[in-house]
Amino acid sequence: MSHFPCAKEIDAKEVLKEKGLKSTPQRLAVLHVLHESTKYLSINDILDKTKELLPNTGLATIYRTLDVLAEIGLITRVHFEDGCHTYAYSSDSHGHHIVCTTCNKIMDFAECPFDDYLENLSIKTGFKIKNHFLQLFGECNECAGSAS
Amino acid sequence: MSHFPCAKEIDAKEVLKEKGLKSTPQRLAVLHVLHESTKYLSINDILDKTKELLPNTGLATIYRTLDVLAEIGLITRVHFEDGCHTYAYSSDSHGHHIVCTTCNKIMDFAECPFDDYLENLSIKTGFKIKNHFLQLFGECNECAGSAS
DNA sequence: ATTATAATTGAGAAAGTTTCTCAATTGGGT
DNA sequence: ACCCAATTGAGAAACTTTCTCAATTATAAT
Ligand SMILES: [Zn+2]
Ligand SMILES: [Zn+2]
Ligand SMILES: [Zn+2]
Ligand SMILES: [Zn+2]
Repeated sequence: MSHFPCAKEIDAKEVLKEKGLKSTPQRLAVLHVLHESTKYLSINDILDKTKELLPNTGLATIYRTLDVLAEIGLITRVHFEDGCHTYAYSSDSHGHHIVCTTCNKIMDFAECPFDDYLENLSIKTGFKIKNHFLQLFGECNECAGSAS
Repeated sequence: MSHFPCAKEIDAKEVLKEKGLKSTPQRLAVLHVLHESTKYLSINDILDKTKELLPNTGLATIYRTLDVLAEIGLITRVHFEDGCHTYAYSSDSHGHHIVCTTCNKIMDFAECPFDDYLENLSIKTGFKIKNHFLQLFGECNECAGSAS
């Protein structure tokens, strides 16, 4: 468990302040938990890890906090093909995720392949594309290496 | 309500047979409902529309059927940024979806922009990328036109 | 066409997940 | 230090998904 709060959480205080939201220990702790983790965390995982920092944290607060943090762009919702709905830290506001289906590791990557592509698709489909959601699934180098 | 069963549902019978699964009226009806709809349908929407064809259909059957149809690639799970977990018809086994955030229309498109891109990212991240999940959100031409 | 068999279904119970309510607490401005 | 609106914890309520099991049914073999 690294230093708490770290630089990222200090940034978060600024963002929360800008939005007129309070920097509560719960919000910083949840953010810290997600920031520290490179793996998929279920809601209960997040609750448990948050409780290690703040033992009285309630489940409703986790839900509310995840909503708030996603709203202001500090985290991004992660969907899984099956059994979705959790969050992972997002180092960039335009962050996509790549997920290891063996060990559940998550890596986020900021570069986005769509800048040209979307223009064309927009013309073809008639949709004015405003947002996109991309996730890659695969096997990380550790898992690929250790596999028989 | 178009002709039922249509060509797609007849194809589906073949696919089900190949996999050793029965072509039940429920499975064909759910597929028909999704095939016919261009919009996001909630589980209950799917149940309601299926009941118009087969009044006794149970909710558990909807869940089971959606799993089966997704498993064999006839439909694709659709995630929404908020409140996810439903399905839409997929005309191609490698189908991505584009969703109108105003009217909930869904259009699927088979072309995929990743063929070159993934090779590079694979090298950079060390992930062996096996699958990807992409959805675009925007506004369809009708909605964009009627907006004030 | 009849029969046999395993797969599938409907109904409701059970389990699991998310949201709501409200009194108590607390962060942050003054 | 004080105030007040925002936030929280706890549990209830609402909602969603899965499970169970007896009854039904699609398919293949006769
Ligand atoms: Zn992108
Ligand atoms: Zn989802
Ligand atoms: Zn794709
Ligand atoms: Zn592709």
